[in-house]
Amino acid sequence: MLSLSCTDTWPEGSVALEEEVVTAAAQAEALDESITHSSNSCSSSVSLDDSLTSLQWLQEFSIINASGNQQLPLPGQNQHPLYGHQRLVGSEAPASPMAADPASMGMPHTPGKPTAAAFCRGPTSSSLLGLAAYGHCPEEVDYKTNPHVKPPYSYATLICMAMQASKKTKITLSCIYKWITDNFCYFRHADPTWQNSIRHNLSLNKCFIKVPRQKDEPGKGGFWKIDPQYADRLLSGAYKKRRLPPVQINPALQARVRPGLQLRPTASLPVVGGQGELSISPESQQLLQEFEEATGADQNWDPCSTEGTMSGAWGMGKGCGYKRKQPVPRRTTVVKAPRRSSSPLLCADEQKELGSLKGDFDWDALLDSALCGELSLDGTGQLSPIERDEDLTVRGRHIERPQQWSPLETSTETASSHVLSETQQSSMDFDEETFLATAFLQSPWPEEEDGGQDRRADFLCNSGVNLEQLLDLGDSFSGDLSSKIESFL
DNA sequence: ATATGTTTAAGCGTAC
DNA sequence: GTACGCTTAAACATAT
Repeated sequence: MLSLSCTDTWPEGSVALEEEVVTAAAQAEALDESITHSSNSCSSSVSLDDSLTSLQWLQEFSIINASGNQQLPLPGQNQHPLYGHQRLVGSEAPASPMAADPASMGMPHTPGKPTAAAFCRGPTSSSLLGLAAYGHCPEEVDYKTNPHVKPPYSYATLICMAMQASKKTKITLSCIYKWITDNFCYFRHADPTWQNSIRHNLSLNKCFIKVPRQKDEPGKGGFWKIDPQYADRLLSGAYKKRRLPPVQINPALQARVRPGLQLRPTASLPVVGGQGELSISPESQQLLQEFEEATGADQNWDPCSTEGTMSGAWGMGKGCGYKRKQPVPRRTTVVKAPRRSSSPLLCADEQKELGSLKGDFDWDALLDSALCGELSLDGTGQLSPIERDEDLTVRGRHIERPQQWSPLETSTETASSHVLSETQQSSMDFDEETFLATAFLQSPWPEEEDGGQDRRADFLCNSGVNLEQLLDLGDSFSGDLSSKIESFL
């Protein structure tokens, strides 16, 4: 078993925040009565939570809900579609991965090497069409507890997920390991060679930058972060999606998979703990289809696509390519020159420095407004609630989105420091997906240590909502919200 | 010894 | 067919 320790520090969720989430959840439910929600969102048990089936998670990607910070996943809460839509409330801590690990409860611990693993389309909504396309994906794959199915994410994606979940600008290798093993049961039992692949990815993938440890910093190895240079490049459209091969079930494991798995007439999504199956109403499916069509997702959309979109946000992924295979000369060492950037992945010092630019902006007021659905401008420039339909419009349909943002962008990036280039503008299609695909990339970090300090900033840093987004939101409504907000700065 | 990091090599699938 | 993206394996070096 891995012996991992995080030498980095992590923010910490708090009970208070969790309570806020409950409130926000109730508000979210009130948003859409047409979509059935679990009326028991406060239940500590894993509910089937129709909120997911009803694509509430999709709604949560919307600007308005994103602005309603508490609705977004917080440390200690599993709302990542990867794990279903579990909503933890009160003081209940997220279930221990190991506690929920079937493989830890009598199942064999030898699922084999990653290579032999089964692939399945990810449980994101967009995977639904993938399900339909391939038609042989298990009805529910809970990667957090299912030790047999290899997550359909590339290692680079996993690394990025870990980085995203860490809420830090840099992350240690051991923390990447830990996050992966904590969140993907498969890797807890797989041959540890996957760690080699992780390291290989970090070293070879141009998107990852090594941040050497300070001389006086104890611990092994350095830190890793994402190279914003490639984020920019990707945002300019230099990325491509790639299909995953059809679902492959490891023959060695196939027998252990519940027999009789069938795709239900209504697509299903995994639920944390695998305690239930989620069905999507025809209405929601229609909505989903519209969404996926609008975002370019099609039957080939899969987590790899998500990956591609994440590339845009985080500067990783397939579009980035590896630091490798230059035809000549054979040995080409990529020098990772340290660079100053306005990256979302700023180092602590950089963030601190930029943080001073934040001024006395009233985050609480703004966020409260956002939570109440007020961050919208009507034709007169007055704040007004955003209609639900607007939340789900993409490319002119249903989702209003910021012009340019990355889920990793920090609140410490000032709007003034963010100039939207034309190429970036032209990458809106991509960015939309980036936004949608990464907004749910949240996961608890058991070793978070930040004590919940600067929770607002954390939220703005990590939930996919930041000042820029808010400003851009204002822009997207042709109002003058930007100036209104900037006036606070 | 172990963890971390780099590099090379090969194979496979996909996109062009 | 070729280039690319990704994975896996392995060797090796360095740091703790």
